[in-house]
Amino acid sequence: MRLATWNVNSIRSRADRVAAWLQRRDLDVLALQETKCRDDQFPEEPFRDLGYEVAHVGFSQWNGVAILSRVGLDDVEVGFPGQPWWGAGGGDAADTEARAIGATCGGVRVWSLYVPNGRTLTDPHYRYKLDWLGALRETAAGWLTADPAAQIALAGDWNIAPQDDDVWDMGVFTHSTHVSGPERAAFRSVVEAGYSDVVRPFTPGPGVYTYWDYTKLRFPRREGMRIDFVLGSPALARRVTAALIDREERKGKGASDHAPVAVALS
DNA sequence: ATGTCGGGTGTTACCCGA
Repeated sequence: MRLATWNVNSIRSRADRVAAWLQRRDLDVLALQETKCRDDQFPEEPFRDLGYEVAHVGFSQWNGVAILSRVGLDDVEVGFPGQPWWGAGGGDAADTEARAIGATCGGVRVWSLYVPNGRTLTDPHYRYKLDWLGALRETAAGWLTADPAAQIALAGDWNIAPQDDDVWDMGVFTHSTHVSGPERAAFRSVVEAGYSDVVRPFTPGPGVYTYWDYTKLRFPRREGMRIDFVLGSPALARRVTAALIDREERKGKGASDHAPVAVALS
């Protein structure tokens, strides 16, 4: 089974590109982030034509997560238990953020996660990011307590660079989100709960990234960040036989600012 | 000049988020 995650930065502007990549890489399951549309706007046809089922949640033009699968798509869950909701309490759907969707695909519990950006270290969104990650850690730890043999993939855009080598120049990131101590501690706590980065062993750094800002010629200058991860439960991690970051998909006109990250399971 | 993209709208000029 082949599983991947990709922050596509609008599925409407990139559906054909994503469908072509699914075919080229022979993927069974794809977790998408930043679909940037409501459910009724999601272009399902190109994926259904290829044999994929689609589960999506999107409340507005922001955020939005989905799972595409051709090996079953069962027990779809919007949001994980305990997930904080930005804008909750008095807000309407337009200011609620769609950031997590789960489904069981071919025996694997797959979560497509779009961790809050945080914006700046002093923005309320930063506190929300840390709370969101703390709640994820608690819930995900509980899944393993309930079933230590569970096959779980926490896949998505984590908006955290866990190591200094995961950015091209730490000097650029002083007083920035994505590399701060609390964010890195939050990421580490999920790892310590039993979920390991199953991609890094196959894609060692330095200089290996999954995201390059559209501005400042970051991609041609090879100035990126490794912020997209597949964290696997112990039972899932044991099945991983290969992984790759498809840098080719960041090239050319019409590319997302993120590259897809793919994992092969035995 | 963020050497840029997406989305949106009180739309053909700006706004927001990343």
